[in-house]
Amino acid sequence: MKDITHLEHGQCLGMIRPVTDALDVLSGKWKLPIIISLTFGSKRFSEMAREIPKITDRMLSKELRDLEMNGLVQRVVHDSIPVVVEYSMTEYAHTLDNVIQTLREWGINHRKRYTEADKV
Amino acid sequence: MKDITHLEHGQCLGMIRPVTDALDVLSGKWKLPIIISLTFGSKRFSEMAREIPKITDRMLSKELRDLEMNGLVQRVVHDSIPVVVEYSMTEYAHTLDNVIQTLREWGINHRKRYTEADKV
DNA sequence: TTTCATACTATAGTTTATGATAGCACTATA
DNA sequence: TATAGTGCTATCATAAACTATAGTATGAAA
Repeated sequence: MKDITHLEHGQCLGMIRPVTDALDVLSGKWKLPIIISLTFGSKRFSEMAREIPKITDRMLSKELRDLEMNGLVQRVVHDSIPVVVEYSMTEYAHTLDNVIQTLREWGINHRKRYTEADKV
Repeated sequence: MKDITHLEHGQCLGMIRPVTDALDVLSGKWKLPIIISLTFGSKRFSEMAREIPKITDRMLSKELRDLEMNGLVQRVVHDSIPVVVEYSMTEYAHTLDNVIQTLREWGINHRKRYTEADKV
């Protein structure tokens, strides 16, 4: 016996899961800012700490580890003195380019919408 | 005196802000699941509560209010007995279609990547 | 009169995310 | 010997997000 409600429900779950999978990797206050800052080239820890407003060492360290585990960030230690650690986006991270681009466009639009609404 | 570091920094901030603007609207455990469930048609409160796994009444209520304030969800009260409240996506919410689509594609890919990695 | 369905809301508590502050190990330079 | 720069980590505190449980109001039906 076919029950459209259940079919639709399954379909709905099938859409939700990948989206939440994606958000799990990207969520939180800092992950996308970190990735975006690396789209402009590889950086050292202290450079990023300076460049990303208000981030603490603790969060930067933690999130970089997360991103590394998800294959989005590469960490290279140069045994210079003092030791320099270079972070960069992986090739895989560039599969996020579309995601970031659409989010960015939507964000710009949304802000415009509400700024214009204020004027009315 | 031109300082490339500062230019790049500004550029970087200019990318970050719209993305975080977007994520502010969409973040949290429930907002996208709610929107996605409404892409399959308008729903009543209790229908959504049943359809979205594990959501509590409190969160559903709260998030629907948030989404309504952001112009993404429309709420219509039918004065039948008992009272029925119908929720639906606004036209504006459909500007999220691309965002959801790219997130979804990325999520599917990411899961595939890690499932395949397990096999190796 | 009790129960059921509608759509919520209130209160309290737990869990997770983030912040503030400090300190470590290394070595060069003053 | 003291200080400074590198890249962190540890501890504790706070804030934000979420959960659990119960209760509200309406009116119909049993």
